[in-house]
Amino acid sequence: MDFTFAIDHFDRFSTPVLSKPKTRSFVRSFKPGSHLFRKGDEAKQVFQIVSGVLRLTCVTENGHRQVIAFGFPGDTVGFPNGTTHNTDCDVLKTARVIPYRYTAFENDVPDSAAYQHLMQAALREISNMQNHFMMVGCKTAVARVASFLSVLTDRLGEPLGQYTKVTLPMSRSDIADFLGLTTETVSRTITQLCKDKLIARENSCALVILQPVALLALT
Amino acid sequence: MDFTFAIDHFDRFSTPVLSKPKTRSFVRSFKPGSHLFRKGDEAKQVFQIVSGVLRLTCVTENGHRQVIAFGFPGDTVGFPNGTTHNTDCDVLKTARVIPYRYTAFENDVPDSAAYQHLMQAALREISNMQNHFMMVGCKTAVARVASFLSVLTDRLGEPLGQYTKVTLPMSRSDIADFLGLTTETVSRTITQLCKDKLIARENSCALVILQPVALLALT
DNA sequence: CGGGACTTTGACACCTCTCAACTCTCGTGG
DNA sequence: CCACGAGAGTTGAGAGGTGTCAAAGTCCCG
Repeated sequence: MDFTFAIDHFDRFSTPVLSKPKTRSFVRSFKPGSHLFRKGDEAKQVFQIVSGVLRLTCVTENGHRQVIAFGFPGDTVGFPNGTTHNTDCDVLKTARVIPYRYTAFENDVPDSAAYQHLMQAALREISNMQNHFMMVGCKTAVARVASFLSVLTDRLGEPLGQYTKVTLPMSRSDIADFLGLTTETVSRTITQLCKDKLIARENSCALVILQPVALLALT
Repeated sequence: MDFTFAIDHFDRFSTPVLSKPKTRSFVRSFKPGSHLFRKGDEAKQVFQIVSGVLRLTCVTENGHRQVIAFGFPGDTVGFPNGTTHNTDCDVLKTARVIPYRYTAFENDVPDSAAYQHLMQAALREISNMQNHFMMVGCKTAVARVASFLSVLTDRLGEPLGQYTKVTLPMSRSDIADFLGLTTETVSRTITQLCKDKLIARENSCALVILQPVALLALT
């Protein structure tokens, strides 16, 4: 009944977020479309994202898909529910990740730094999800999309002149399933934001944030 | 920029979930309406809920309130974002909780069991939140309310003859802010479920689940 | 050039939000 | 003991927003 999943220590110790190991032996690369793990898989490791974008999804028996989270550089994904993963995790944009393996609890002294690292990653994950709730808690589509774009601006924004450019690594369908909307509504909302001059469309996946504060104010 | 919040060890060690300490000195009791912590408070401890119900809320600057989670017996709440809490936590139903205090990192050997306990609580929290996403990801009000009631049946249900009775510890407004709906829609939806004979109303806060499987199927 | 997947746009029905009135419960005070 | 008022919950009517279905447009790649 009470699962006894034990998190003992990392394989590697004291690896600060975004550090670059001298050797690349511990960094694995995944191409778009590939899976890091699937729902039901035994949870053996978590992944710290160095670069790229991941997607965590959950599908119910009746076919409804929910995008639980996107994984951006700096995030750590793969925290299990008990001994198995309860989401699928696949790659949207070629990702380099550092896997940290769980090992069975063996009564040896664990490494504090590794624990802290793992715990902090879990706390960040919780914090991200709370942020996600604030998005889907918004009752209008513009508010949800606006707050989503605001987050993406912070996480993926690249300077472009005086503005910030965001290249969306995910499809409209992904955004819709993340925000609890339909693809049509997401598309219409983005069009509306363009008409209002809050953002501009370079192409379907490249947006320029013209008025970040006004965008955030819609939330 | 990068917060260095350190979680070192619990004050108390090896307290399994739902264990009953010989002395009650470590169990604190909170009355309805009181706060365990508020947004912005320094995060010094997490709380394992022995009995009662808690509510975690987040209010934006524009006045919109989001209920992030409800805390039921067995849950642990209070995981911080960095060094401070990013939600308010108050009591809906008289709660007995076991506080676990964080202490600053001091290079001494941490207790593995305590770490595991804390980490497992965090993983449970993540799992609960993923569950929450499946609810609010539902596009119709009936689906959201139905899945919400299903969860409550599991967590708070009491047998009543051949059926299960659920006494809602939270207001309609809380449910609405949890599911991203309005109080009116929640009320109407519950009325609809009653008409469909899936549930029955004993009074405004006591429901009887007549057809749990049919209820879950609406999700 | 052509096919396929994704995105955008349009029209319409339905659902949910908004505003409002009413009911119910409960505690207070006459 | 009853009247009253406050707060929460329920119900109703109407407007607006979002889902659904359909079609056209765009982009990429063979």
